Amino acid sequence: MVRKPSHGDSIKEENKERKGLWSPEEDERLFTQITYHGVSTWSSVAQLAGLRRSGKSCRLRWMNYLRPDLKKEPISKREEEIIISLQRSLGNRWSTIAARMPGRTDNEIKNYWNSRIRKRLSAAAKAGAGAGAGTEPAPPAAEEKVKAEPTNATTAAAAAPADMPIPARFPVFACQVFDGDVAAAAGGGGESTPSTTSSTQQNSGEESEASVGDSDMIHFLSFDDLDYPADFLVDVPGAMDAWESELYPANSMSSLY
DNA sequence: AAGACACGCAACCGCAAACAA
DNA sequence: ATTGTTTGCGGTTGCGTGTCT
Repeated sequence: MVRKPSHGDSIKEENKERKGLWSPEEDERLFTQITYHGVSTWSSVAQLAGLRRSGKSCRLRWMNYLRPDLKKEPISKREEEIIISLQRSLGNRWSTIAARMPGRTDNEIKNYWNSRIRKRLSAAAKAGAGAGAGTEPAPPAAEEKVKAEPTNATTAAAAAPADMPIPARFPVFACQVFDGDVAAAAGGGGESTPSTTSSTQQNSGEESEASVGDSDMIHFLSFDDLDYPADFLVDVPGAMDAWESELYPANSMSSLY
């Protein structure tokens, strides 16, 4: 259900800032500008591209629509499970959730949640009222307004030279923790089923290992390789810090391009 | 056929954090 | 320390399209 663009529906004056839907010409200009010259500041992007748009609007358009790494297909069942799971543990921190879902935007996830999942879950909760077993997502544990730490994508983008095209969003990985304190901290409790967590990593498709602490070993797998229900997703901050520092040594962006 | 309604998506708004001058 | 600017985020709104009556 994509509405047809009614271009320039709110142009007030010829030299006033433009609002409303983006025309294909505007998209083309913005895409070309960013692809070939990168982003220094978004307001300069708007200027250099000859767009009568705010920098904010340009950023939004790029992030939500023009970025080449965005998935065009509808959100899958599997992705929906991941969204539900992450929302349960993170609350409405859509950008954090999106950072863990390659090719998906915070806006897309937020829309999907508001228009489908939330409705469905509350309907299910009503239908199953009394049956307990909270189908309705528990009030997010992270309900308190904790500002999300910068994601890999944002830190990487911030570190990138201005004339460099914005890197693709990093694919999501899940990891399986074997033994040690990390598994305990993750609530996995050292059972035979590895606990899983998620983070981001660039070189998708590869299975790899990263050491956490002295004795904990983590297997990193793409979500496609993961057979456990999304309910098992948990965060293991220490583990991911170790992984990220290994992947992205300071001042080195070479692995991202 | 036409109007009412529901739905989904794109984009805007306001706020706060980060940063620079 | 202060002020101004930019960026990023979550909430909300507007509107096109599909479905129902």
